[in-house]
Amino acid sequence: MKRPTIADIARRAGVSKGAVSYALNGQPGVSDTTRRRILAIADEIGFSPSSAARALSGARARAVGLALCRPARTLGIEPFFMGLISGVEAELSARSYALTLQVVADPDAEIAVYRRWWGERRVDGVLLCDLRTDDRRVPVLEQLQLPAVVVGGPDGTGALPGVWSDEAAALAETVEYLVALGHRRVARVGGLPELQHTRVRTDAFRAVCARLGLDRGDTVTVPSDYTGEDGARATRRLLSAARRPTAVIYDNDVMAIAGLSVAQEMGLTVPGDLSVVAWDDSPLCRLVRPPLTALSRDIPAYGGQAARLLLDAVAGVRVAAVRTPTGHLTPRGSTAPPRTP
Amino acid sequence: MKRPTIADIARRAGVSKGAVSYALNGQPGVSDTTRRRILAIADEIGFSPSSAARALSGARARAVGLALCRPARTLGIEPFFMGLISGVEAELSARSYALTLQVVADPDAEIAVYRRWWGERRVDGVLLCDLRTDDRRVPVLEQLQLPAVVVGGPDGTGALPGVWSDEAAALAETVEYLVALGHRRVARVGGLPELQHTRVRTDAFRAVCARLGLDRGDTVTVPSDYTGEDGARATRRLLSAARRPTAVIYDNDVMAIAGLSVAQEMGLTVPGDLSVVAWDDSPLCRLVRPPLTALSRDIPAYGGQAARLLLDAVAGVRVAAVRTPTGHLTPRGSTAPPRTP
DNA sequence: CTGAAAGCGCTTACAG
DNA sequence: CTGAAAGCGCTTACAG
Repeated sequence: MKRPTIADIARRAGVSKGAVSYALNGQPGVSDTTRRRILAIADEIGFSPSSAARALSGARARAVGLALCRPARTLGIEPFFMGLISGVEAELSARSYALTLQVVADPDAEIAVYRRWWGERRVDGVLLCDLRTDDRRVPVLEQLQLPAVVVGGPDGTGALPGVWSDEAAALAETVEYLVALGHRRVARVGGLPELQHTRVRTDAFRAVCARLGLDRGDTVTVPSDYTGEDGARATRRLLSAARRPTAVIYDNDVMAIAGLSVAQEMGLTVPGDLSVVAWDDSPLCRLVRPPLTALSRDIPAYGGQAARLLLDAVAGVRVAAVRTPTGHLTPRGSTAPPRTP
Repeated sequence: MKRPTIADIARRAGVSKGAVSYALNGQPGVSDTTRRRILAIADEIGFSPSSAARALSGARARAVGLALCRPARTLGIEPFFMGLISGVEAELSARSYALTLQVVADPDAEIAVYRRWWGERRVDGVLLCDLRTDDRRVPVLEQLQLPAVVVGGPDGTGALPGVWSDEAAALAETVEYLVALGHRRVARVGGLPELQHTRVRTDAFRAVCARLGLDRGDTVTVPSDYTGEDGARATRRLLSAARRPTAVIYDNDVMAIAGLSVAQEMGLTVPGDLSVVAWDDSPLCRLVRPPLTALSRDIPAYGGQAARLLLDAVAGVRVAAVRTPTGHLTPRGSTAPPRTP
């Protein structure tokens, strides 16, 4: 099939190509009757403007990029990214923007992708995920002047706007809840230490534990790579210690589920012998027994907010960081007062 | 920053733009020394050809499209799609192709997306997932002559090539294994009935049960929408029946995990009172207790194969359907001989 | 309000 | 082996 162009429409409408372009883009310069006639013809022949031609003549590419730099095995099972993507998508398709996705192996490859996208004019802007401490991607994007929004923040984003939530507050709420239940030995299986939000959570954890008078040796954070195996390993280590924790907070849902299994395997009952908290919440947390107490956020809404901010930045609006609602604790069956042995 | 163009390179190299283009694309028409000089300059100034200009001058857009039409809540938690995407990605980025992703609400929206992509020349081809019975998307893609590869088949793909595996054989292996363990009452929680592969599996299930002499009333398939809730509901119904099954095969991992929880909740032990099999396998299956016996396939490899086939089709190669390795059963702790009450 | 024209940055016949 | 030129399908000043 031959693809229709504005020349086809112009011919059928008996006007110039310029007039068609104005009519299609809602610009002034055509009479209302002409505009309606042109739109009707475009609709009839199923016209969509060539994104290449459009992009080439200085307009936008109408696509934004998302490069994901986590090992594939993590990506596949963590519901977080798919939730984020579906939220981003919903916002983008409403404005008929495309999402260009690329999975990369490491930050250097990711930087190369940004440079390439920029040179190719393939995307109008990018969403930056998994912000790191001293993130080398930030200055590159600033220098390229490629519109970008960080999914995270508010610190460490340089001049880029971030969409963030108060993770320290969410963590404090969690620890306070556990302490109110009577826990004094609370451990944490954290995410990748080089990620900014891991650091925020770890610092907040230390601070709130100190504030509540918990013993520093009883409130450790074990790093992990987010995989179930690593979560299991960390849990085994924690539960084998002489003074084992009575509650563990996991930095993702998959590790929390792995930790639950390990505890049960070691003959501990949840929540009797061990309380378990997952961050973030996901349908998986409701599937296991007992269902997991979790920190819930509306992740698609979070992605939607990021997309909206990015589209504003692309449109040339000066955007500032946006704070989204703080995650809240959803208590389920995996947390209870510790059983005193 | 100003983006470099071939004109910049031509000026610095003292040649015409045409020569630069030939050199960059490995075409004959430039001497080896000139080519090397041009490539060195391109590299030095960090040149990437404008994808828009390239696409406009008749070359490829160097992007393929993937429209996903499952409700967002399912997408988020099933590891299948992320596994598929990471496999597709690996193949695409090796040839510096981009992946354009779009989440759609229903098949009509998906068809509209294909028409738009085609009109926009935004993608060179598409990957069609979740093939349906009498799939209306197939004739549309054929008519548009948009290169397309079906992730599925081999039936129902029309003239489009499919990448498929022998699901009937995999299902037969599973049922034979369960029967060999001594099971006679085997139920199945199937996927969406309108999907082609659900139908293939359901037909194969009926056939192998008949062949092995199992009672038809003892070997039912209950449809589902792939969510954990639906899997739980179906399991509850199956296990409440007078003659309850001693083994259940689930059409995805999430439902299998939900089913496991329901069984345990109802006081049944797995695998003593009930054997559980998941399809496909995923890291989640190894996280729960007992770990789930599952039908394993290399899903990233499957996606990679589909991407390769599509790129061939885009390049104008006449491609035929490709059969990938049949999934194999990975026995774990969730299956055992039935305990006779 | 409308038309003719230049230009975006490539690719690719077509001459030399 | 190399250069000059047309053309892809739009957008957008610039004249009428």
